[in-house]
Amino acid sequence: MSTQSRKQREIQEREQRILETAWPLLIEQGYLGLSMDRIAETLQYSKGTIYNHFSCKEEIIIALAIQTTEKRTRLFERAAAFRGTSRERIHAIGSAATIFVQLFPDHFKLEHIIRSSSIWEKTSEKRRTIMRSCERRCMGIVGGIVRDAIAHADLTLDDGIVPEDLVFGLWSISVGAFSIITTSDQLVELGIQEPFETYRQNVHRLLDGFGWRPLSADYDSVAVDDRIRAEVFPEEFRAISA
Amino acid sequence: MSTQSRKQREIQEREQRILETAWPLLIEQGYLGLSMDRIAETLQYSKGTIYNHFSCKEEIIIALAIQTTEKRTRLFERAAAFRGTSRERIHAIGSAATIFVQLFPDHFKLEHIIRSSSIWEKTSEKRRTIMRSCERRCMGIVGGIVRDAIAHADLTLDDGIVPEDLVFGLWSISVGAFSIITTSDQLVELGIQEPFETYRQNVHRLLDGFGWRPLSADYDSVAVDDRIRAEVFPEEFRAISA
Amino acid sequence: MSTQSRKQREIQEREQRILETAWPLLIEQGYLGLSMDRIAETLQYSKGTIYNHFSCKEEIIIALAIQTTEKRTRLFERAAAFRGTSRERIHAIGSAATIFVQLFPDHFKLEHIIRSSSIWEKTSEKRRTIMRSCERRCMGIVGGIVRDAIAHADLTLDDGIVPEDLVFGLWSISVGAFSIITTSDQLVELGIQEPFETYRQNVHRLLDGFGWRPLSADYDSVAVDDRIRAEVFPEEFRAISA
Amino acid sequence: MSTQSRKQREIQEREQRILETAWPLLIEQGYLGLSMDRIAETLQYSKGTIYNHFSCKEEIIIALAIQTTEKRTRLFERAAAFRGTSRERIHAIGSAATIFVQLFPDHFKLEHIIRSSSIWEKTSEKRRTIMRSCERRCMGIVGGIVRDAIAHADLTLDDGIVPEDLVFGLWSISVGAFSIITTSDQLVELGIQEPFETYRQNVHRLLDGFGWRPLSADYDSVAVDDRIRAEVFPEEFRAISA
DNA sequence: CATGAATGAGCCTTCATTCAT
DNA sequence: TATGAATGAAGGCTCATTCAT
Repeated sequence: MSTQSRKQREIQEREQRILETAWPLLIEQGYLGLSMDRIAETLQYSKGTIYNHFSCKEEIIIALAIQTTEKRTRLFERAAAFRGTSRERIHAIGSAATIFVQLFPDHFKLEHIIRSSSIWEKTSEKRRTIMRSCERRCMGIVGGIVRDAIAHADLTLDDGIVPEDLVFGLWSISVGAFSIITTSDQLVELGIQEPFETYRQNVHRLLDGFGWRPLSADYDSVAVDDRIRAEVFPEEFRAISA
Repeated sequence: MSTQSRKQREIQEREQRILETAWPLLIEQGYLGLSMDRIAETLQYSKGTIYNHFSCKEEIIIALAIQTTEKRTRLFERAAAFRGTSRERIHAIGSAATIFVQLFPDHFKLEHIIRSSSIWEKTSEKRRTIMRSCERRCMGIVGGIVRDAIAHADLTLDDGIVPEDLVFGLWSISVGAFSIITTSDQLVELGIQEPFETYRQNVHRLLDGFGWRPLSADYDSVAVDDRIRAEVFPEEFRAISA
Repeated sequence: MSTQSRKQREIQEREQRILETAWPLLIEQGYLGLSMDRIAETLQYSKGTIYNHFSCKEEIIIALAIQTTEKRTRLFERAAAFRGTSRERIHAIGSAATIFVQLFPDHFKLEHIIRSSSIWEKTSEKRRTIMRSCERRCMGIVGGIVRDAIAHADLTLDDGIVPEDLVFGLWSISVGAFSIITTSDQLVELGIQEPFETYRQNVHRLLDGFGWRPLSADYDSVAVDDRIRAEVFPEEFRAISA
Repeated sequence: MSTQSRKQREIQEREQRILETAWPLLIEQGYLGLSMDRIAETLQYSKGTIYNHFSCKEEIIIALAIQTTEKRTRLFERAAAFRGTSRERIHAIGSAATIFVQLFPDHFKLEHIIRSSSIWEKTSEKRRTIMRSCERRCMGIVGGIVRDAIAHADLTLDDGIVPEDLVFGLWSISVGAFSIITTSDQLVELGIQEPFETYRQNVHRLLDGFGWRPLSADYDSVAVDDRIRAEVFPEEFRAISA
């Protein structure tokens, strides 16, 4: 049995190596830039070996998307488990979203590739199911906190404003900032010295704007932020800082 | 002479059709997804004809980038010419940026493609020059308004905050929101019914946050916005609304 | 009529310019290296204009071959008209052959191209006829001198030796030497400082070897050579020396 | 292991077939006439298969050049090892050169193609090295015999005459004769019945002319020639005669 | 299972030739 | 007659995928 599991482990490890090799190819050159030849050559495996793990190129792509999506789900789960008020918990979700964007700034590009090429149809039902369940899980988590906040009267929404607008706001600012940061090569020329700090300020104004109590002026948002970092995502913050 | 100009016009039109055909291929499939074969097949022209217009694939890509970049430059120029306070003029620039993102949500993807593949080197000096001059022009316009605002004491910045942070903020929120809008297919499921409205609210909080007077509470920002729409970008708003 | 002839002259001149442009393309890159596009581009004519002169690529090639072949015929005719003994006249033919090789070292390459590609069949009957008649003329000239020599008893041949062996010898040495000179880039490394002089010596030994009287030892071959240069090919020698 | 070697052998054989197919295309049509498509079509292999053997067209060309150059080197080595006087050994080299020209009359055309197109730069360093070492080896062999001859006082050179002139003479006559033989289709009409015999006579006069003792009149050059044929190149002469 | 040779569709680009103006 | 846009057949090369060993 130890032989079995060793073998299993080796297979897992190789699979991981394949995905790690594929990632930059896909991100930098798009769908057609990912080449089985290049993966095989880089890893010094034969092409047949690659095909023993993934039956086609599209399976590799979807596997990559599953990896990041799963990571995001874990982050959201851990954030939602943070002990505190609903404001603090959505704050933690915001942090999770931020961390996710920072850890995987290219995830959105990957999602776009999947949607724009006709990849989805070529993938196995098994992997498609995993992907969908991850997405549903994330929605459920955020939805749960929102319901909690309303139940605790922390959040009263103006007419026409739904809780998800906040989520969208966080998400939107994060994606936008990081998209520009990764894309533009003239931020410094434009006069942006510390894009991350500007980004953080925007986030706080947005949270207040939705009136989710306590407002950032009424509680030590920085302290909470520090607590979240320290208690929920210590490793991730270390990784990001490095 | 009318014969001449008819032929010329036909050529221009076909060039435009080529670019219009190339655009989605490039955006959806990336650099390697843009194929001269597919363009020719789609337009029912021979490949040779395509090459009579563009000497290589890269020239098509740079021509696309020039088109949107020129459009942006025109929008910025018109916005900067808006008669009003510096707040109103930067507001107009914000509107221009917003319009640009809405009209060409994929422009940033295109810029990324140009930068990540080695396209730049294969293009003609002529087109490279056009591209560069457009970029310089945009920077100069925004820089000019910022200098005006500071000179008129409309803008006083906290320590460590530079005027360009505002530009970055506007830009960031715009790009992010539109990136999500174009990418995600589950916004409605997430509960975002009107993403554009949420996006607009964020923009206003950001402008106030930088303290560029008069604050939105102290002037009728909606009215100004309407004036900008009506006076500066009537056609564009019609196009976006459609 | 002067209008007519001016027009005619212009046409002739353009035809000549086309051929001059085609020559290096054909010699350096072979049949497929000769491109109507490049000719048109180089001369700033439209492709249609080129086709008004030559109905296809092959016609240009054959026209080039006709040009050099006609030049050779003229040289042979002038050599054969040299006043002197048969030895001196064949000497003059040798000089003509030498001059031809020096003036048109690439003629043989051109001939080879014509023979190896299926050019001949695509050319017009008119040009084919010109080509053939030139070749027959050359043969006739040399054959005539040989018959003269035998009639005058200047030449007595051993059994199995035919007069044409001499022609072949001259031709062979000339072609070989010039072929190496144009082809090899390591003659100096091989120790060959003055290939032309070595070549000339070989030629003289060959002529004596065939016993065509008077032998070079019995007459001032250098003086005759000088006379031929001065009286028959003054311009050509100037051109070669330059 | 026999499986291994069988596969290896098959690959070798196919490589050889590719080269054999490429040779006439290259010789008859030049650099641009050699087409991977045509090779693949002729051999009924897919284009990919050809590319598994040779990474580009240029590699095929250089491989062809290496093949003949290596053959020449072997011939020269065997000739230089002939037991006899320096005169006899250079005679053997002459025979080797002759044999080479007869076996590979198109080798010079190939060399010309390599030099006139920009092939050299696209080839692998490995093949370039092989090529260069072959050429150096040939030069060294001939240079060695020349030094021997001078050391043994078999060769005394007039002022201004260097030993290499002889080499050039042999080379020149060989190349020229064979060039004409392969190029011309009217040798018989010109009256040349046995071009090879004429060629041989010229060679002998040249050797004598340089005074390399013993002169051909003083030794039985025909017998030595026969000995070289029989002892050094029996197979080659059989092949040529066939 | 691992290997890597074979396949063939597809990509970018060139070019001889035609033809409407 | 001159022009030059349009055509489409190649050509060099890449790459996902298959399959015999």
